[in-house]
Amino acid sequence: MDEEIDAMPLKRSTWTEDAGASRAVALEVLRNGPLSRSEVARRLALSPGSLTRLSTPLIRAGLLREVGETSGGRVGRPSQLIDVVPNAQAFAGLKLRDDRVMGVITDLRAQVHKSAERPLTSQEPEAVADSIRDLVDELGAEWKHPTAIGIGLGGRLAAHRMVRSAAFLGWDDVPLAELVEQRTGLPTILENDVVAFTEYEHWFGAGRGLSRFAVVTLGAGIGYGLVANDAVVADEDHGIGLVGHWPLDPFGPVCSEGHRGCAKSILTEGAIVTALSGALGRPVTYEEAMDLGEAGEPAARRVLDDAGEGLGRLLAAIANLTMPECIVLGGEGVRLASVAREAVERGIAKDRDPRTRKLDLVIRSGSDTEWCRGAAVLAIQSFVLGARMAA
Amino acid sequence: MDEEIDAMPLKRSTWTEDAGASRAVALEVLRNGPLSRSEVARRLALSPGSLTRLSTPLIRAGLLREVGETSGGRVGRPSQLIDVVPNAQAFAGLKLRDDRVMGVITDLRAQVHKSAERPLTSQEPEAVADSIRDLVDELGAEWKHPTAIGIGLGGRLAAHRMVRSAAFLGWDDVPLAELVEQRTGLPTILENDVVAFTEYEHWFGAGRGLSRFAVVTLGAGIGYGLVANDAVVADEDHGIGLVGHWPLDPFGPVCSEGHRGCAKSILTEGAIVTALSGALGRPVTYEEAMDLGEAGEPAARRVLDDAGEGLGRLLAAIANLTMPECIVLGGEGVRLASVAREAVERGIAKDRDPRTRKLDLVIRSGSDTEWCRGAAVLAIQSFVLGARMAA
DNA sequence: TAGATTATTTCTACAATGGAATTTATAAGA
DNA sequence: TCTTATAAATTCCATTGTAGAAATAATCTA
Repeated sequence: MDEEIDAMPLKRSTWTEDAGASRAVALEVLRNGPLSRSEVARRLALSPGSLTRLSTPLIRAGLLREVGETSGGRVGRPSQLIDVVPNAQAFAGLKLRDDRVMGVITDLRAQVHKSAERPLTSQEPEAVADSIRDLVDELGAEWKHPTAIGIGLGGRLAAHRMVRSAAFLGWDDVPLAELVEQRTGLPTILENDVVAFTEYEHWFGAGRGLSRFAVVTLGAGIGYGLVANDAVVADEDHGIGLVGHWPLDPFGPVCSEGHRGCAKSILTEGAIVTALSGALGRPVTYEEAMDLGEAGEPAARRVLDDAGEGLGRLLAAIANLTMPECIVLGGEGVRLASVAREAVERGIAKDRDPRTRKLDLVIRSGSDTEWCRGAAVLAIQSFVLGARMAA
Repeated sequence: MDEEIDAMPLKRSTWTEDAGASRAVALEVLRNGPLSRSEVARRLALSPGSLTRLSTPLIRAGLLREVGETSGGRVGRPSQLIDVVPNAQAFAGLKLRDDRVMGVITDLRAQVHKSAERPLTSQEPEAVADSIRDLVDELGAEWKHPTAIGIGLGGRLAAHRMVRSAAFLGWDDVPLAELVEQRTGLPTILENDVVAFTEYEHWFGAGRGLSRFAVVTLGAGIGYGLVANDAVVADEDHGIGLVGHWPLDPFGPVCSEGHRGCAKSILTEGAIVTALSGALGRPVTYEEAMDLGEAGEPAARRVLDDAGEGLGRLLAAIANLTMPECIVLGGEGVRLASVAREAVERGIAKDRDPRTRKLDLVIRSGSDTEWCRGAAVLAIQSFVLGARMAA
């Protein structure tokens, strides 16, 4: 029972003490930007009187504030917009890789204020937790000390606290959240990196206000996330390659596990680099492959168009089975989707009934901070929703 | 504005007049069988006192009743089980085909009490509505007159009232619900047949209590339904062949729309009959094909195993993208899944990561009344949920 | 400037809830 | 058989959250 490490006392705070209508008002304003009281009342099916009663204490507590009024145009008294005070709290969002940990510090709306990273000198859990503490300290000193920490990583997790398995670190059953909490004294939430990215899009990104959308990330592997009926769909299988070996091209190359033309053998950075390096007879980087493709170099064009079409077929499959209102594309390798946009559309058309609604694609920048921002959203959610995350 | 037909006055009644906690209690008991008051209190997070307050009027109104007590074994006062009075109301569920309309009359739990069918002498909307009225009258006379009518059909619908398009009847924009309401005086709900089947499984079948599951139906076409986060996922694209042309076998036969080895060209009754008739040099029926396969006839075995493997790959795709806790297989052609069960499992294994949870399959009988029961659930839902269906 | 329109606040009556105390019905053990 | 422990269900009351009406505020329009 006695701790080896001098664990810092864990600081837990909650946003609203009330978990009922008061929190619902605060959440609605947090997620849907500045809103008038009457608009919030409409959305939550509350009376105008109730809205005054609920919003006043939130404003007095410094959680919300009035930020001006609607630019008229309509008859009647203009409405006062209320909004959260985003800088009241800071959150740390980290992404763990095999060789480094990257992090950002954000406000309550997951806007990034600073970012930084540290190399990992060792993959030992304790050493990694030390690096995380140092990174969080650095980020906190640069802007504001965070209220909570979210950590995203590619792997399977248990109860937001335990790394069940993470092949890229060689980890099994590592209590990472606890290690970090001991060192920082801050509540820490773990989540699969793709799920975290999906939560960002859900709360503050392209999926805001949508009841259904999907996320696909490109990079070293293929990631997949789903929101349906206004909540993320995830189970313990998340973090296993659910779509990594998706069959796309019966005549494609063979992947490491013997699948011919699976997503991994066509869409990943490694697959594209390998294919183009082989074709050109010299090693090329991923960025170089993209540049060549954009410039119209024939071999690159062919490799990227094949990949793009494969991506399109994967997107069509997702659209057919989950009926999303939108698909968000992200990840370090997402440039493929822009460079081979036409091939992507061609691939979608191949497997999708022409009578269906056109598929709405949103392409993100692919920067590393997007992963971190996703992790920060987890921290934000654990703070504003209180114990509901505990499961 | 004046009606040609002497429309019967529409009888609308609701289950509980209260839409709040009182209805939640009634719904919980309806969907989850006999429950003790304390169990309901736990599930709905209500105090025991509230449960007494809420259940007493429901019992006095004849909606619920006490049905005995739990067989002890535990210390303490035994709990009184309360249950709905299922025979208090009857519902008609119909399935519309190109040549006939089939129907059942059920109780509040979608238990079938009688079934019947009528041939369609004409596909004119008015004539079809007449046949529906006659069938509902017949069913009502045989057991109890229904409170509401649910109609399932393969097509795209609008607002549960209008057939937007149904190719098998050559219909576009037919106000079928209105036509039936004019003739019967009963509230009428339309729904896509696969969605209706999915709702049955969701409320009273294998999906009861699950937050995620999928449904696949086999027959003249391939149907697909999805429940995620405890609600059916459906949009206006439902009723279009979302999975009908799913690519399964790059070396398979070509379907009517030029796809090689798509689901339609491999899994449908027509595809199997065609493939086996060709192989044997004589016409065979679907049932005959199944019998031959079961008996081990080599050509039939091969055709069915190929189809079974294709089905397995489709199921793997669904499982990978929607992470269901269970997949329900139904439809007239569902016998394929039993006869070629091993091939199905083989197909699943091909496209699914071996580390994932084993996929739980539920195989339904494939009888016609299953479609009708699904439609009845729509009627039940519209009754017990009140106006919430109106959307 | 008066009237229309919409937002917000104030005030009050009402309804729903939790919680504590009580009653009821069983099993387990003396 | 009697007592005790346990759990279900009921009763009752204090509290709270809510709607609803009326009042007030701030704009546009005629």
